[in-house]
Amino acid sequence: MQSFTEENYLKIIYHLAESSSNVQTNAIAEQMQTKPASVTDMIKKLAEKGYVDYVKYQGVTLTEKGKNAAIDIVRKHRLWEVFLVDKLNFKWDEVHDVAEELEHIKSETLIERLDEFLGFPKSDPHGDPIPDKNGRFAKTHFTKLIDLKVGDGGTITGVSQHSSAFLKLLEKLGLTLGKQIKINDVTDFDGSVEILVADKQINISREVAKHILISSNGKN
Amino acid sequence: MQSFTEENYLKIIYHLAESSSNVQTNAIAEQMQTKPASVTDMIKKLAEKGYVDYVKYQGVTLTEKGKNAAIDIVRKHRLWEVFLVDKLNFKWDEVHDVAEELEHIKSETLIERLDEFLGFPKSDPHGDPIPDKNGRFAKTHFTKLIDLKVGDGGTITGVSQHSSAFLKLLEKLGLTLGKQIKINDVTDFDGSVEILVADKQINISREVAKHILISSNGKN
DNA sequence: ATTTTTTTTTAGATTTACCTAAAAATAAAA
DNA sequence: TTTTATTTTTAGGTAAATCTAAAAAAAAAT
Ligand SMILES: [Mn+2]
Ligand SMILES: [Mn+2]
Ligand SMILES: [Mn+2]
Ligand SMILES: [Mn+2]
Repeated sequence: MQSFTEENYLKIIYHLAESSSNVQTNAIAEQMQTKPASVTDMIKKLAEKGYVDYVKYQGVTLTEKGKNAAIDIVRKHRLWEVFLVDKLNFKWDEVHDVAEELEHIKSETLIERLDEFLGFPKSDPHGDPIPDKNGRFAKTHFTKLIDLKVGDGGTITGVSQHSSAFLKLLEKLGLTLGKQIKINDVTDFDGSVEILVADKQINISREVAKHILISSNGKN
Repeated sequence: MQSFTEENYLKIIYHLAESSSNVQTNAIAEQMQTKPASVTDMIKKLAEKGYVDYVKYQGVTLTEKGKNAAIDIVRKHRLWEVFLVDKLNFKWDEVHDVAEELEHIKSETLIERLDEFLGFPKSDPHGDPIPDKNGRFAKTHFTKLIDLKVGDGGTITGVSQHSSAFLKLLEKLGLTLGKQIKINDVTDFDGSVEILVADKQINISREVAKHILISSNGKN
């Protein structure tokens, strides 16, 4: 059984590994809001316990054991987020910090019952997939809104930024999960995107467009 | 804000204070499953922070601040227990350990929403009262079953022992909350009690009878 | 191929919550 | 009122997770 802190490290390493197979000390430090020296200490411990493979100065990769442990925490995190939104009427921008604590509650039974209570949801309030009890989940490959061409359309199915500020903005713009959108134009000058959503035309910055994930239903 | 450990100490001191105004170091150590020396350390810290009044060798009493903090944790513990039983179909003997962890999740909003979601319950699965958001709750004064006389009757409204073994036994005997009982006889030899419950006559030991709380509806 | 910059690791401390063993205070028994 | 037993505290130490400052390695720039 892992400590709170170990679990947080594992989860962060898992997420970082999605973009770079070898996860760097500094990257972990930044995510954990701690110092690289502390990360080195913890990395050694995780390697000791068989959660990561570690070569000095070369960063870490999760072992099978480490990956399973990480996925288990991700599963808990996302299930709790669904609970907070579906049952306790939290907004999608309010759930992260609380789920960050709830994910560490240690009870197999609890999480299986919760899963059942929620109706075995497949994705969390941000569109991220929820691993099943065996750690399996569909690898979703969405397109970033920014990568669509003029005329393309699709459904908003995820976000790649979970900050409250960003999520609140999307809420205000009506860019929530499930909404249909269509690219009307891309502004030459600043690369901002004109999109059509719910029959209204709005303009969003490149920065925003980068973090909206679309399940594309092809060109039009 | 208090640490996990501080919260557990406060809660235990609060419960111990129900039977003896001055709570002893050894008593705390026993409940916390730790050593008296460790308790002395923690007591000093809690006194430092203003949660307890402490006189060397004389044990501790909770300050107003300490009492409020303790009641807040009790509230969370009991609300989570209700959630586990009412929503996730846990048995009353399965909830304690999980609630012991859940009670430390820090979010005012979470607990208010949970309270609402559960319909503002007044008591937990063991009959213990749930403080409202201001820390107020009805002081319940039940009679121990063991103190009833032959012919007396009443409703089971609580237990003063939360061990899984005890609760499972009650479940098996059909002695669950809300059940009507009546004292038919007290055995001279061993003090065991003959009671009538759901039209069946059963015999329970003194030890069991001591921990069942009855809201007496008077003599027969 | 050097120099400079960035990344990572070590060395040495600190804090929190523990522990054991021994001393001190209090309470109970003789 | 001594003596004995119990309770509580001190003294000194450990393990986990952190920190700062400085050294070492690797990567990038010149
Ligand atoms: Mn976390
Ligand atoms: Mn999420
Ligand atoms: Mn607890
Ligand atoms: Mn309870």
